[in-house]
Order: sequence, then structure tokens, then C-alpha cells
Amino acid sequence: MSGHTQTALQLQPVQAQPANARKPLPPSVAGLNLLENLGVSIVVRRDQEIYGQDDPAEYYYQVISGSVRTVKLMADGRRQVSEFLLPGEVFGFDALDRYDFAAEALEDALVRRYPRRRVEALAGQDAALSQRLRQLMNAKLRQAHDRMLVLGRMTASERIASFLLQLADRAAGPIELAMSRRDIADYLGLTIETVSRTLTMLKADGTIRMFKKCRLEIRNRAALEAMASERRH
Amino acid sequence: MSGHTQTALQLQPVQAQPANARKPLPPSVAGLNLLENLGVSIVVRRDQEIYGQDDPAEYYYQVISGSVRTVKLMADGRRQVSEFLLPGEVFGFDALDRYDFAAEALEDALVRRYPRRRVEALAGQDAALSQRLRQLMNAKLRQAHDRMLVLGRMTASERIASFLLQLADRAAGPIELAMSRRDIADYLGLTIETVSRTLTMLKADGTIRMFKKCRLEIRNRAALEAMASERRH
DNA sequence: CGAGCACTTGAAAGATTTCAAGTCCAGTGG
DNA sequence: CCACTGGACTTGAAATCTTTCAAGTGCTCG
Repeated sequence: MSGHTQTALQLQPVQAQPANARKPLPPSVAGLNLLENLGVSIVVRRDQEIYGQDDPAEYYYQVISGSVRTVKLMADGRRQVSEFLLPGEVFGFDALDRYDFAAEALEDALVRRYPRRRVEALAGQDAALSQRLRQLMNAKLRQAHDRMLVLGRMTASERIASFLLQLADRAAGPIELAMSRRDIADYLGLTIETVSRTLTMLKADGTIRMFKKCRLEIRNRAALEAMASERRH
Repeated sequence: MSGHTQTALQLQPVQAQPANARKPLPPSVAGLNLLENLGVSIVVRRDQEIYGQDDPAEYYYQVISGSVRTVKLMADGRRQVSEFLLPGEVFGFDALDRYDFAAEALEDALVRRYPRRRVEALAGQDAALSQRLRQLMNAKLRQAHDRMLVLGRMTASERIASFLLQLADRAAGPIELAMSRRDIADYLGLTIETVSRTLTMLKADGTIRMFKKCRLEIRNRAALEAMASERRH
């Protein structure tokens, strides 16, 4: 519980992101720069809650460094993870009034938050911003739809494979599995045992390789891609 | 393949919906009236495609009468139904550029469509409309999130139960199951056999009752509600 | 009245989950 | 510096829920 990636508030446009060598940043991010002066950066520590499920939705967020998960809990403890968010990605848009999901830091992280009300007020005057917001939301909706297919119609192997590919596409370089097996399981609608077994299988046949505890490398992308869309087993 | 519910184009605001005794109409609808003059009504027949998966997204839609499903197909034929849309509800918002899902009429239906470009242009000038659009999208996003929990973490019985309750809440009066077992199965991430068996079970213990072929009545709402959130069987 | 399709039902096969031990580390304390 | 403790992860075996495969059944449309 010490030493965050960065401590100072970071007010520069997110475009400049020298820390880790990420891709050019997802297109989804751009527009938020219009209101960079509204943003305030916040440091959160591993497993710390950024906002709670059903909290009034007062801010939009963007990850600057570290990573975040959004989760929903059922009364009996079953859990669903909605998203894993990497640097540059935005969250907190799933809110009409109150947040649908809670947001928690996967690891020590720096996030930037923008007051909802003011952003929306601004959007009322700025057509470009307004459209940008709609696009961001659209992107979220599309992702949610893709998840439906995964959760509703894919086998365990397919889910794991597409999950790894998705991570690989978002994070340049080796994948950092900052999330626990439980997080992955709750993201994919599986149990931790099934996740573990499938990962073990992939390690055994040389499709992936893991170092340390959470650094993962894809050694045979083709195999993963085949596995991601393979009917039954 | 004959006799639509209504043949003439219907240009009145959707508020007036005398045909079947529906609820006051979901709140999600309201805002679209701002651009009633942009809308054009279209008649579609049972199983007819309104737009295809990956078609360029040129219109936003609203159901006037009848009902609609949105579906996505995987290469190997697996299918996921995203939504069942009842009168008053809107669709075609899941589009950045091209539609994520195809939309097909569940039964002969009348839908109203609004040119995307023009609506968005209008939204650029009209803050209220812009916000309304964002709210509609938000509502869709929230629904998608709820589906995630259903698809990722619920048992077959829970899925069926919550599906029936959801339908009951949207359609006042007895539920009309305009969709086939296959549609329901693909909506809930189950097989038609499982859907059929579960429904049979519910009929057997008197929780629901079915007439004709698609009219369904909930006779024991409490039982359904219990079943909708019951861990394991 | 017959054909075809949707739905139901039964039995067997499977894929995941559940239950139960292990194993592996990281952080702690001796 | 090294053994120890707790939590996360892995692995194995049995239990289960769903699916798959296979017939029925019943309706609707010609």
C-alpha cells in the first residue's frame, strides 16, 4: 500500500502519456480534451472504491494510469464485472442518475474526473462536445453488446481466448493481468477454477506464457484466434 | 403473410396509442416528439428485416405497433437476440456508423424512422434534444448492463423468470409472446428445449398460464419473483 | 385431410461448477 | 536471513445443470 505510479496531479492533455508505451490512445478518448480544465486528477489505491453502485452519478472519469474495474453485486453475492479499464479509457457513463456499477482500482491508479453537470451544461452549448459524448456512449453500448454474445453464446475456452485477445489489442506490449482470477471469472461469467484450468491448458500447449504472476505473453496468436471462435470445445 | 395491424401511415404523435391498452408509454420515448415532422412511418411484415447487421446506420427507429427484435449472428450460426421492442420503444441507437445488430419484425408492425444525420444536426442546435438522445442511449446502456448479469450469472430458471417479469412490466395486461422459443432462447442464452421445459414447469405449478399459443398470464407473481433471484435451482 | 413447422418431452452426453485438497508466494515475525 | 501464515491460484474428482440427440405431439396453412 505505498508508492503510486504518480503522485502529482496531472493536468496536461492525456495525449501525452509517456509513462508506459501504450498505443496512440483509443479514439474514444479524444473529445474529452475540450474540457481539460474541468478535470481533476485523483489518486486511488489498489481495491479502493472510486464510486459505489447506486451512488449518485456526479462525475465522468478517465483512467490516466493504472487500471480500474466496474462491478455489480447481486444480493446473494454473485458478482458481474462489466469492464476493465486501461489508461486513456473513460468510465462512469453508464449512469442516468446513479451509477449502475461500482468502480474500483485494480491497482494503484490515477484517474481524472469531470463534473457531470458541468460537462452536460457545456455539451448543451457545444455541438462537437455533445456529439463526442454521444460517440463515447455509443462505443460503450457496442462493447456491452459484444459482451452479450460472449456471455450468452460462447464456451469457456472461447471466452478466455477472446478476453486475452481483447486485452492484447488494447495494451501494447506484454499483457499485464492486474486483475485476479476472480475478477476474470466474474467478467466472463465463469468460475475461478474454470479460468485457472483454461489458462493452464493454454500454458501447457504453448499458446501463452506467463511470467512473475501477472505478466502474460501471447506466443501463438493464431491458436488463440481459432479458439476464440470455435464451436463447442 | 397478410393483413398488417395497420396499413395507413400514422403520423400522429405516438402518445395517442388507442389500439391496445398499453401503459402510458415508457419515459424513454418522450423527447423524440421534438422531431415528429422528420419521422416517416414504415410498415414491416412478420420476420421482415428492417435493417441488417453491419448496414450503415442511417435511421433511428421507434416502434408504433407490433414488435421488433434485434439480433446478431455469429459465423457458425449461433445467434444472440439483444432486445425485444414493444410499441413506444426506440431502437437503432446501437450504432456508431453501422448497426451492431439486425432488426426484424417479430410480427407485422409499424415503425417510425428518423434520419440520423438530420436528428444529430438538430441535436447540435437543440440542447434539450441532445440531452434526450443521451438519455435514451443511457437507458439502452443500462439495459445492456442488466442483460450482462442475466447472461453471465443467472441460472436458466432465473433467466426465464426475470424475462417474464420484465415483459409483464412493459406490456400492461396479459403478455403476448410474439417471439418464438428460439427467439427467447437466443435472448436468454439458452436452448429452446430448456426454455420449453422451464415454461412447462411454470405451467405445471400454476405460476403462469398460457392461452392459444402466445398469450400468457402470470398467476403467481410472487413465485416468479422468488424464482428470478434464487441461487441455484 | 395432410404436410410442415414449432413446440414438448425423454434420455444420454457434456461442459462447468462445486467441493476438497494441494501448491505457491508474499509479507511477517522470529 | 529464514521459517511461518494467509491468501490466491491450481488441480482433482464428483455432482449438476444444460445441452444434445431423438422422438413425439399438436397446430396452422394449404
